[in-house]
Amino acid sequence: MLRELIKENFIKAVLMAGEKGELTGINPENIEQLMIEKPKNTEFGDFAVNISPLAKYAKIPPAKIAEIICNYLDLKDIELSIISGFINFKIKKELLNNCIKEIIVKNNDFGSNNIGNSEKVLLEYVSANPTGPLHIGHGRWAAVGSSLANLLKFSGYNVFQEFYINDAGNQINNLGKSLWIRVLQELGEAANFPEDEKEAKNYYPGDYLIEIAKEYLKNNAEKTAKLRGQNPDSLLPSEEIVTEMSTFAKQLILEDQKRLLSLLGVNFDRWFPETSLHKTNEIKSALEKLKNSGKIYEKEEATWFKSSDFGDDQDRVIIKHDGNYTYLTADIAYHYDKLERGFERLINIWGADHHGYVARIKAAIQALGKDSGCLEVLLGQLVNLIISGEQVRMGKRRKMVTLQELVDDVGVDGTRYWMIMRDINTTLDFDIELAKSCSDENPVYYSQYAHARACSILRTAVSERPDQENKQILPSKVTEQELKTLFDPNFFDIYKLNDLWKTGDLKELDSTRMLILRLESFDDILLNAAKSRAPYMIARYIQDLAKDFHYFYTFTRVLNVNDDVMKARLVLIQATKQVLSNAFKLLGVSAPEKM
RNA sequence: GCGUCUGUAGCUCAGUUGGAUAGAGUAACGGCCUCCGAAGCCGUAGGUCACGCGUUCGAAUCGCGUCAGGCGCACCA
Repeated sequence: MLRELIKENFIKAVLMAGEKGELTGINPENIEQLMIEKPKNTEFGDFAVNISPLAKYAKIPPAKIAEIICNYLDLKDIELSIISGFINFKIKKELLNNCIKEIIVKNNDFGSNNIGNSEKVLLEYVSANPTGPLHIGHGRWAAVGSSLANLLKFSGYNVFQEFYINDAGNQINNLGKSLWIRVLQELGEAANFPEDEKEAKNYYPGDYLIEIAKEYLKNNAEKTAKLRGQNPDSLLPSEEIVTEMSTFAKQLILEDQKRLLSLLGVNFDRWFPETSLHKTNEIKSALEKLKNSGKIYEKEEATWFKSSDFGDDQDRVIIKHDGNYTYLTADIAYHYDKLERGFERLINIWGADHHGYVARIKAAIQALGKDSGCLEVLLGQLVNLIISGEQVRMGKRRKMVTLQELVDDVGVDGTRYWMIMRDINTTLDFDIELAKSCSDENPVYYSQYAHARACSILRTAVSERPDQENKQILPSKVTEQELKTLFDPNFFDIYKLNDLWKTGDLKELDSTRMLILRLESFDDILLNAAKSRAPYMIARYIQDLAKDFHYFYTFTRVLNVNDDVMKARLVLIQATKQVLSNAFKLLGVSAPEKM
């Protein structure tokens, strides 16, 4: 909030100086580029603006410009100083107190903003195939996606979360064929997956289908026998069998995915099956629209979309020579459907392996007469699994670690935090032993510990305590009621916070200032994170805040000081707890009271 | 070959969109608990920001090129 405050005032001051003719040649765009930064050396101040870039517009020395601007700045409770081309801002204690007050008053809403302005956003993520259990890569998109949804909601967007179920196409047939083999195996027959490598690619040999086969046979023994009788070749099952098998398998797999995501705190507003697009003729009508655009042509017994007219590097087939649609065709219809439903912005989180797809979907949106700028695709790099210090290659059809196994090992909090804490533009090295370790090498615990510690102090403040020397029970430092009143916005007395500064101890003053300035910057961090669609910034902030709090804790006693100082510091503890809790909530990670 | 992401301390990563002496965590070394949680804190050490050229008052950040790695480049999904 302080950064915004300073920025607004700064711009106003420059414009006023311009009007008075004291500063010429500077227009608003020049100032917009100026950043309110944090000085590396805190001696200078808490915030700073570099004036040098303005010199080339104003054609007078930076020091002179700074002086002029300072004369027009109207900032209460902020000290100004000019040092080598910088205007430095030092926040006075009255304003710091006010920051604490704002946190207490805004409570669960502290940090929120309204850059979204109620824009209707459809956020699509995970969208895994229902052909097998979710793996670790899906976990990254699940965690990042749901946390981004929280962040965007907190920033005033109207967010709708959707999971697109790829439940059509060859892969589903392959799933059916694979389950059939597992069913036959369960019946004691010599059925097996093909040896030939090329053929084997059309099957899912994972163990999970064994369980599903058992489940199927529980209720369908007779039906199986009948189907078996008509189809002697286990590798060439009838269409009826494939449909029966795939329908059963995909339903169970989907249920399992839903259960796991829900366990992870990932909740979709809608699960959108690809098959529904086929059933409702939506693909056909989207194709009609495309045809009207004149960007469709026939070649080599197939139908093509001239996507190269819209920036794609080549044209794409949308109806194959056998009359079936490609995956792209359904996806075009899906995105058209999203827009038809009135969403103004579409955000997709895709794995980097799909990046070739972005241009085609954007091309299609344009051909359908919409603005392709409404589609933002966040391409995330993949997850490398590190086991015993070695990279393990992940692959759909080879042995891999499932998301379920990871969650069993690392827990929900650990999984989410680790998946979120890195920029999605970088490949994530997930060291499974490190994340499992629950040790101090694990950043999750470091930050949660700060929250637990804050809670502990508040708990201790209202607890009776034994006195070692006199073997007596001493009363609590404050009563529950007093504490409640202390934090109640309606009774909040900002002047009591002046006691925060009644100390001659430099470490106490320093750690208190640092902590408040960090708390205060939360909304600024969130603004940036939301604009950049980057939840990892929140994880980073939490670690910084935890660091400042631990530092504060080490140098500043809260409970063993006089009552007024103690109460002022308890308010600061409460504010810290509040901000940590708000931040954790956005990540979907718990903020434990005890650990 | 083309597209794209990445390259910063031994390791894992930040770097506020071009600014003051490049920062955290972890690992290494040395310190700090009669007192609110030591799952913590302080200090020391650790760097050719992959490399080269350019843009300007100023570059880890922007442009071009080179090198290395990841991921794509289907009438698969």
